[in-house]
Amino acid sequence: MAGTKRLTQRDIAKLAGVSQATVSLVLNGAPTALARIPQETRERVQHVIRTTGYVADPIARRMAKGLNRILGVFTYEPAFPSEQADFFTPFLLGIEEEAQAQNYDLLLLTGAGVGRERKIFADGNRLRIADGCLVLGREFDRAELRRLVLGDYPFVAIGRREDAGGPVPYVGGDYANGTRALVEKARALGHEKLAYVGPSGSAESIVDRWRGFSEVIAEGAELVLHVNEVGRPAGEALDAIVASGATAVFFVELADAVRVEAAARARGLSVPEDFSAIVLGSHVRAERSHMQFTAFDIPREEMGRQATAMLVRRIEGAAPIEQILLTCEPVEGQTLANKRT
Amino acid sequence: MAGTKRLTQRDIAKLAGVSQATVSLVLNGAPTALARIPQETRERVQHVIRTTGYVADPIARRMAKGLNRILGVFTYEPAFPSEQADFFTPFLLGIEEEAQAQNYDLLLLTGAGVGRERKIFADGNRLRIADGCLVLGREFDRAELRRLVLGDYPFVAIGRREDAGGPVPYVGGDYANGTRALVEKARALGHEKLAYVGPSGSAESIVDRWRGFSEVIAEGAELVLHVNEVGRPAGEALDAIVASGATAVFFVELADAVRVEAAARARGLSVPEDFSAIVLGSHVRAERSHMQFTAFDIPREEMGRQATAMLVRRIEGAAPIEQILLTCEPVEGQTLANKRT
DNA sequence: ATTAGCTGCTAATACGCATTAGCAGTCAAG
DNA sequence: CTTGACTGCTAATGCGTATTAGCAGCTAAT
Repeated sequence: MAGTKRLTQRDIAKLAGVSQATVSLVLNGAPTALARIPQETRERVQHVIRTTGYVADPIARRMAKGLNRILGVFTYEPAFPSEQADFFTPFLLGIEEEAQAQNYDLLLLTGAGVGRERKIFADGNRLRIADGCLVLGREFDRAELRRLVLGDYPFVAIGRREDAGGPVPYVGGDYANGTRALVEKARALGHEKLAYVGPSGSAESIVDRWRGFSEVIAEGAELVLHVNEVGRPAGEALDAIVASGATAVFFVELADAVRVEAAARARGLSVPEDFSAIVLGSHVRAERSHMQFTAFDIPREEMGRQATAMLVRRIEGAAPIEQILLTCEPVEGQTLANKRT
Repeated sequence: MAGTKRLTQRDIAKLAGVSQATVSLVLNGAPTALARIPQETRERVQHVIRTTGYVADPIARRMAKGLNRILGVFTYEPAFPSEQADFFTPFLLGIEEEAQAQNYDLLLLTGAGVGRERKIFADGNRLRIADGCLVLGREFDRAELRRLVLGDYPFVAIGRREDAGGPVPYVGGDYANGTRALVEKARALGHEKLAYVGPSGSAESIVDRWRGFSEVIAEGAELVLHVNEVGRPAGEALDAIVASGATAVFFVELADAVRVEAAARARGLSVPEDFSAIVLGSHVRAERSHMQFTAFDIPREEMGRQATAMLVRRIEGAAPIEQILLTCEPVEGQTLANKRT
């Protein structure tokens, strides 16, 4: 309620019979400065601080010093929508863990207002409260990214990003090689006629998967079908797959794989007996679908951790720009088998 | 990289040929003050602001004004550990939603350092960077809560809290009535010999469930068994239940219910044929267990939303202390049936 | 002609802290 | 006895903004 007004260093100083400056020095003076304050005085000040429960106002601190041990987290989509929770949660887990380890707090930037599209440089630009920020989301705004790159505000993207007026510091998953490894594995099992089901677009995650895939095609495998998206009744896509003679089908989206597999089963076909199905990525609640798809793992937690560590490096040491791609290990699953002979 | 140093109002002022104060007034002066600045000057200033892309430093703003549109979120346990993610996520969802609607950002307080127990008033006390805070967690520290109540820092607890040196503002779930409703429903189905499986303790959530339960007992139902916890092999608990002659068993923890049900099945008994099982609460991934337990719903998202709204009220209007209990609706489930005759 | 009131601004200050320059006192060396 | 070094502190300043008091110039009313 009413209570005492917020304590300041001046109050402490008065109580301890010293000056405000001394209080500040006791709290966080450089060793050289501290050396000049005798034990006895320090203890007196500390004692007052302890008994009053004083804590420095972080805002004023930041004002004076420029840093405040806060990391901003900007998500281009709300971080906790029911549907997306599973997408962001693992990243946040890793981020929180590392932030805590480094003794930083997290500022979740909620974006401006309701309904409106989220923008980093919205009018308030709250970003600067934090010492630096992590940016994540499926869809990046290129113009904003460019502005970030050109500015001097420390940030790290989660997920690989193409240059935008300069190299973008990021920690991403190595989708290209993750994909490549799975496709090669399929070839090793005898699959030569391959189908690819997934959107085309300029998003890096899409491009990378396709690059990994097409590299193997260039080495001799045969792309017999490329479907952009699976329609509502998955029947058409399935028809196309069957007609193409593909023996292994690669899906960018788990949902597509699920639908096609269901359609196949409904038609008396089975995976992987009749064709193999591989998902290019991992999904948190994949276990909910009754089938364990062969896929590659996206190390989301680790991405969060490393991105956070990188950001701290950039804030504290003005480290050079780094770009890290983490290996996406294959996930065995049950949907990739030998080609039927 | 290098780039321009951060712009300040002084820079804008210089460019527009006015004083810093004028810039500030143009940006957010009271209508009465604004009225005294002619259109022409305002436009000149606005123009410079727009072309330079200036944005006010939120930190300095807060320094001067005392508010920063940030809500702190303190969790007594890490918010995103794999095991707990499901506990906190729904709350955070609601919180984020309402925060965004009210145009506040969220500061997730990670607690100090690794391993150490989390404390609100840890030495850094970063809390005050936010205008107010939400406190959540299973286990509250009474001393800290007391200190919060006695202080003048706005906060709202999620989950009902007993007075601690004064009433605690909170938004909680009405576990007492949620429990009561389920117990009465069981009685209506003929169950008179009831068992209660759950910890005893002073935590409000535990107390409330027990209160709701014991109210019905006081009205004539019979408590034939009270188990504090289910041991590793759930057999003993099951033995006790069978021996007690209970026809309906109430569990505080879903995990206990799952184990007992499994043990029962292993022994040829089945739920709800041989005895009914009711869970006093809801669990996010309850759907993962193959059995849908009869339970009550904890409206976690709504709790998050309302707590956030309440906090904003307290920050902006110094509203009086409110205590809200949200109704916990029963969840039908498959584990409560007529008493076997 | 004096006053009152308005317009269009600016100077000055506060916010709470960190930091630097430097003051007054003591003590040892030269 | 002077100088220099060291001790134990403090005064003063800056960080970028919001806000208040008030100044100078003008007009209209008395």
